[in-house]
Amino acid sequence: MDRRQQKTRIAIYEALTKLLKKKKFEELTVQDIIDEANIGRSTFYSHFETKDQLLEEMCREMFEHVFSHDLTPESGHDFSGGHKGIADRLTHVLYHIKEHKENISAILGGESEQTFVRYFREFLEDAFDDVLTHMNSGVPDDFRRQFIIGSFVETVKWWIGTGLELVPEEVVMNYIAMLGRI
Amino acid sequence: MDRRQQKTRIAIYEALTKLLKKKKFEELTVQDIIDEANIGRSTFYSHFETKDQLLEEMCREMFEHVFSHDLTPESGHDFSGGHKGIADRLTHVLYHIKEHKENISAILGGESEQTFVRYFREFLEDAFDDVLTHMNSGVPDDFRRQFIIGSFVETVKWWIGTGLELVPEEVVMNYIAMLGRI
DNA sequence: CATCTTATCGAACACGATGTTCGATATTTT
DNA sequence: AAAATATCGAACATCGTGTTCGATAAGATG
Repeated sequence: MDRRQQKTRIAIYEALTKLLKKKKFEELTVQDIIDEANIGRSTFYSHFETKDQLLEEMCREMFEHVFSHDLTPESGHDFSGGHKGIADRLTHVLYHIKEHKENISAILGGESEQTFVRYFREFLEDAFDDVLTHMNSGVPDDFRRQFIIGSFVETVKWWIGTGLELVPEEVVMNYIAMLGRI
Repeated sequence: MDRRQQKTRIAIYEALTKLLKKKKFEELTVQDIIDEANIGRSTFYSHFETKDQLLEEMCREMFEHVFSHDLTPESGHDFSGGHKGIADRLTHVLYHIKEHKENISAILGGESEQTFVRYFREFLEDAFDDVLTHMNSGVPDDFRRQFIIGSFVETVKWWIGTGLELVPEEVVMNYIAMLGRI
């Protein structure tokens, strides 16, 4: 990839990240972004078709960076009771979030949240597919999936809302405490 | 209120409800709405400042209609264990939703969901304030609130997603089954 | 280094949606 | 019947979007 392309792409991402700290995504104009990024109008449009596609791609790339590594169920873990293994992996996810606090909490907060949350759910469904299936608890399968994931997303939103005060372990403990059992 | 005002207001609401079945809210234009409602452009703007305000008010009015009655904790109920009273009241809420299935599922589904969900949460926080406070379960108060309400909203979204197949009692049973205990 | 390639620039443009204005008309209230 | 007010609708200004294109600059290639 041409260096110039990399440069502008980074400039756009950084501009958006910076602007998201002041304004909601929907309130931003393309003009705002290209001014902040200090690039030409047509350049922006040669990289992204629309403003929404920009957010979309930024979220996607962030998820790739943040969660690309080692989130498949690690071998040799305790899945017998289901408890310990899941807790560990959830904790792991939260640590990744904490590391990328800046980018993520910039996106969250507006309604751009939607896009982020969509990717987050997708990721969780994949990453925890194994523990979500094969697990009879007397409720419909799809409901259990949606409930467990939805309430975890809710937990993370709460955590971020508090400014990530608690350590991930505590957060997961709270989550599991509310869920009762997984 | 002048009859003419009532008429146009209803026409607008009905137009929006009808259009929401085909398109997402964000994809609708004011022109679409006033065409469907068969009113003049300036008339629309004499009723609502923006399209968003229309959605806002429609949600508000719907909530007033749907949940205005008898959702305060009824006297003489069993709140000792906490279980039965809450389950009954949640069931009650779901019945109200089912009655207004048409309007609500029209709003849900797009991103207009946001607005609806906001009102729904607000309502739940008020209606269940008593059971949400004074309830020590070893997790932070605000977390417990957000978790219980958030996961109930999630449950309702799932329910609506299935086309309201289950009866409210079953839905609440599932919800409580997942929560373990309240 | 010379040349080819490609990205950026930026002004200009067409387009679509928004929200306002105002005089004419129709309906309701009193 | 008269006064008040809501609707109509065309016209308008404004703003954001996304496109186009020739000129310029920067990078890739040999």
